Amino acid sequence: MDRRQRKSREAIFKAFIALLSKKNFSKITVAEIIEKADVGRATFYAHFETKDFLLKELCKELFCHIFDTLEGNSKQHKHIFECDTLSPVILHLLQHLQKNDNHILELLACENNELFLRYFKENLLVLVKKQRDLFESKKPEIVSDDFWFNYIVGVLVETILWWINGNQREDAETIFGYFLAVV
Amino acid sequence: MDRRQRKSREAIFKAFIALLSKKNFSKITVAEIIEKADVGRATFYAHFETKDFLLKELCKELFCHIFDTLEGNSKQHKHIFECDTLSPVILHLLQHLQKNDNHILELLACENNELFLRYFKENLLVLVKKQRDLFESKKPEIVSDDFWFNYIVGVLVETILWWINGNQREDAETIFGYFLAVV
DNA sequence: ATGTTATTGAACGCTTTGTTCAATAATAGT
DNA sequence: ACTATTATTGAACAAAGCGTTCAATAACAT
Repeated sequence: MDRRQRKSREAIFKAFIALLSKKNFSKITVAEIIEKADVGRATFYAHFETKDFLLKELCKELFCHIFDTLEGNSKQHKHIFECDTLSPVILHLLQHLQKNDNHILELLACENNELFLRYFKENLLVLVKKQRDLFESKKPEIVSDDFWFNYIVGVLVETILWWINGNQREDAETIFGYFLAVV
Repeated sequence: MDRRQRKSREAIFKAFIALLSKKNFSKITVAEIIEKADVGRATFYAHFETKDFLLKELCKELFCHIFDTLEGNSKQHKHIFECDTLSPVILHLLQHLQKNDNHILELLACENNELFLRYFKENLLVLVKKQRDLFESKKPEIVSDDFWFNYIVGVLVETILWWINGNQREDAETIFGYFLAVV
């Protein structure tokens, strides 16, 4: 990809993230974004059809990265791939978040978090379903599989949100302990 | 309140709800609302400062009603007030939802649900904290009170969302059973 | 060095917003 | 029934934001 394209694209993303953590998505104007990113108006529209598409691209970028590494498609995290239990994967996810890769934390904590939670949950559900055997033992008999997986994901996300909104006084291991304690 | 005011206000709310269940909040224009409500533009702005305020007022209206009745401030639901356990209150909440009072279900299921979930959770948290004793017995020792209450509310909301999005094939009692099974 | 591709900024038409105002209609109090 | 009050209306308005266009310029690849 052309260096100019990369630069523009990154500048726009960066400006967008900065704005998202400060104000509501619907209040952010294209004018603000391009001013902060220091690119021309036409450039913005050359990269992204609309503001909504920018958001979708950002989501893809953020979550593809984090879930790819979690599933071991990255060289840095090969060891996770070798794990045969879900728990270490989740713990690693929490540790990732603690390091605040890609500003994903700010985005999950800010008032726009619904925008990202949807993607986050979708990806988590896939992750959990891949490892379904691990949680099935704890499943109460009366609830359906579908309900059970949604429950797991729901608790995980709620746990993470509680953690973030409390300014992360606890470390990833503690939070992981909380998660296990309730599930 | 002036009958004219009431009529206009209701017409606007009704039109707004209908639109919300069909398209995203951000895509709804004031022009659409007043056309559907069949009121003048100036009337709309006489009632609501902006579209955002309309949304807030709607939330208030919806949740004040449902939580007031749940806490027994309404004559129809005096019996709930007499309950000394949280469980019946939650079961009643679910039954309320099943009857789909105030279109609250459509709104919790539609793509705008984040707008309502926030209020819903806030109110639920108050409800749960009022009855804190009932759940404290099941609380694992290592987790904090604050985390625990958030967990309860989170599970309840996730359960309800799962229920709604599956088109409510199950009845309120079954769902309540699911909730108890996992908590 | 040359052809290709991205950026730029200004200008444009269009939609939406929120306000204003005077005319009209509905309401409440007496 | 009369009157004063209050709500509704529709049209018109400025301001802001959107998304597009275009020709000039700069950066890139080979």
